Amino acid sequence: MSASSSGNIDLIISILFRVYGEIDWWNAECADEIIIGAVLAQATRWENAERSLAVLKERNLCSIPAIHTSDPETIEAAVKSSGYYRLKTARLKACAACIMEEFGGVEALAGHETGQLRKRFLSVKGIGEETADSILCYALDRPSFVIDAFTHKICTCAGIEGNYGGLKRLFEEVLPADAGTYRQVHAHLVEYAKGYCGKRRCQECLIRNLNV
DNA sequence: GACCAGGTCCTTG
DNA sequence: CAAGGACATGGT
Repeated sequence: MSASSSGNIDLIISILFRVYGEIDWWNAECADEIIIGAVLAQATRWENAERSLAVLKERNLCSIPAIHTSDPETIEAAVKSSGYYRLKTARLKACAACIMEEFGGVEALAGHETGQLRKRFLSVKGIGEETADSILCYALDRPSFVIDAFTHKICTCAGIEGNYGGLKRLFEEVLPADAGTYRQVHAHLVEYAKGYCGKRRCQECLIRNLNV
């Protein structure tokens, strides 16, 4: 996972950028919506999470304070479509409780250091590495690279093995520490994986299939 | 009808 | 630590 992996990653990133250019992804109206979406999207198709977000908005529940003060039953009814709705309601409320009670609101998160926030998010039951990094990178504009199922898939195709921390480190070593860059690269990986990548391991399939 | 989706937690070996 | 089950709805 050292020199040659970094080279592969570098190549993949530059190829994807050439193919897709700048793409805008995960547009949300506010940080709250991204935090909520990050939990709802766990192990679920994005379209299903999106439907729940629409319902939450309709009912004025799409904010961290609203999640915090609403009854579980109210949230559950609104997020059914994203699956695991009881579990996710508990996770949303645990997350909202942490933000509201320990920090005093989403805006107050800005005053804390990225590593400290990550550590605190990870200690909330239901927030794992991917959700924590999604919140940091997408909602709070912090340079914390997100590794998701798509990224794992692409890396496997490219012959790069590694656990969450290993892959995260790899991308962060190769890229400038900039949240916007991390989001762009992550978006490219997802875009490509959605369109092509299968289950089998396929060394250098990226390069061949992208007609470089 | 089977199988999988932008995970995480808990329990076992 | 690695592996396997639980959580649940919606699309192919």
